Amino acid sequence: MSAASTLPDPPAAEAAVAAEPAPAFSPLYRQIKALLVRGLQAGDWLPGQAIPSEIELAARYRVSQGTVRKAIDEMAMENLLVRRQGKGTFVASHAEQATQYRFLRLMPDEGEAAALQRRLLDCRRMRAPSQVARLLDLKAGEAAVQVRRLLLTPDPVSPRPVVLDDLWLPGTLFKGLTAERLAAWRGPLYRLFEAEFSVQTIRAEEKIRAVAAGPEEAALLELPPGAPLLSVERLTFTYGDRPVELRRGLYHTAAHHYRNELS
Amino acid sequence: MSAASTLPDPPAAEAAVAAEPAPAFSPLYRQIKALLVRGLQAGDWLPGQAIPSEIELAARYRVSQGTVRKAIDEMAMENLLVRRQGKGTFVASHAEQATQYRFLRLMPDEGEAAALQRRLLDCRRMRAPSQVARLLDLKAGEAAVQVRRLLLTPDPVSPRPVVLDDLWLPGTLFKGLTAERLAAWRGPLYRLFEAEFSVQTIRAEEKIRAVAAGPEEAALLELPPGAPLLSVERLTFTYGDRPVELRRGLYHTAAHHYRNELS
DNA sequence: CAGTGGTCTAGACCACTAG
DNA sequence: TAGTGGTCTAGACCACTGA
Repeated sequence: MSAASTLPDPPAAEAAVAAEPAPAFSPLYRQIKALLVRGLQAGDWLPGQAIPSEIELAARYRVSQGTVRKAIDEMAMENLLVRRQGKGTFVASHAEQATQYRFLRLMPDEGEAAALQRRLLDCRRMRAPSQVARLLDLKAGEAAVQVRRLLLTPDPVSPRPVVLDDLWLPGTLFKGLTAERLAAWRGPLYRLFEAEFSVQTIRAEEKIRAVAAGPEEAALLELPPGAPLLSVERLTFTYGDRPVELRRGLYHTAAHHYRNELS
Repeated sequence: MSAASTLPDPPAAEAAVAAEPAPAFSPLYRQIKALLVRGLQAGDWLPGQAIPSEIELAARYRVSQGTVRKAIDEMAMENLLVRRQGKGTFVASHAEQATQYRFLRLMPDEGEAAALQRRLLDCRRMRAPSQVARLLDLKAGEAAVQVRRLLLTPDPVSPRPVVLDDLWLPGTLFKGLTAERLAAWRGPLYRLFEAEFSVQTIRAEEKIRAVAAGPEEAALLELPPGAPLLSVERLTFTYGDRPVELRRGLYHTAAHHYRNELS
């Protein structure tokens, strides 16, 4: 099969996926990749489940195993799939016990990263403010869920607040989300998203700045007003670069820091 | 050739590179990669120069082109090499005009990222303080170079300071670095490192927090004391994970933010 | 045009997992 | 032992660059 030929099985697959100005030439393995991504979006295989073996995919798409392998390699690198030698290739999941934090990069200055306590402060449905609607790709006035919560150091005697999170979620995606359900949930929020609402988080963009604590924020974080806080505004995306969460965290960084790796 | 066999050409190559607890089985392409990394460290090919073609490397190491390819693929992914179809594979360089900023993630809230003005405040040689020495892997009391400088918005009428940088550099690596030489340099510091001192920066680790501006810092940044600032402590590494720079930046984030991508 | 990296194939064998 | 992903090979052809 020539490299420039398109796949016979599902027609017009390439055109449907292409969006950039000039792909012009799409290698076979990228077409395979696009098909697999569509399968993930469509829910053909759920998080934690195995996708078909390389050999089977090769037969299904009428390409060599090496071509399928290259498609899967790229997806594994993007954390969409996880390869396990001898077992198979699995849809990446963050609903497992191992994954404690998905995107939180906060580390204690001393010692190991310990799990933080969660305290729900608020959860209400409302119409999305215009700025929130714009970032979450909602229509003006569409429903949204607002959540406010605290993360605290696990000290059993006097837990100290470290993070104040404000979240905005699209109402249509998170239909049955109520304060009761949230309060009952034990575990990371992103695990709730995946397990209860089938919302898989793929990547996120953050804008970080230093701000002075306002009176309300200071009270909640048990700090004097004006104390310097790390403001982390995060936009989280699912398959196809669709935004599914807007979160603004205020981090108290006296005994913690935000860790980042650059290359 | 079996996958478990070692390379014939430079003997004991694998053992010399291995450092982790139990590699136990090193695929051929990783051995090739290790050899190439050693070549980079040794300066066999300088930044911007081309390394030998895949075919030549395959012949030299007596492996197939595909095996060399996989080694180079990994190194390209780690930004050690850059592939250019039709031309060759080149040692990654940050001394080119295109690369404006190496690790600075600061973006203006509105508009495009414009080049910032640089203003040198201080540059002196001294014995490294113990904490600096520890982070830079220096012996106690070893020579170090301290640099302090400002970055300012390019506004020609009234440039406003945005970043206050404090750097510590190992004295042995930066032998001829003086205030005069620094003041005369036009361009990013990391480009100076590479062009004048053959120090290639590969990756960096950052610890980020929010702090209140001290009196001296506030004056330099033209802010009221106590203003919230982003403190970015950066350790920069060269080949072989050797630290070559400790930098503490204070960012004024009223009209700028630190941009980060998570996945 | 020759030389480079990029894609694709077919087949062999190795390493790992689980029944 | 069968089935999975992981490595390696040899060879063909494509896409891009520059002389």
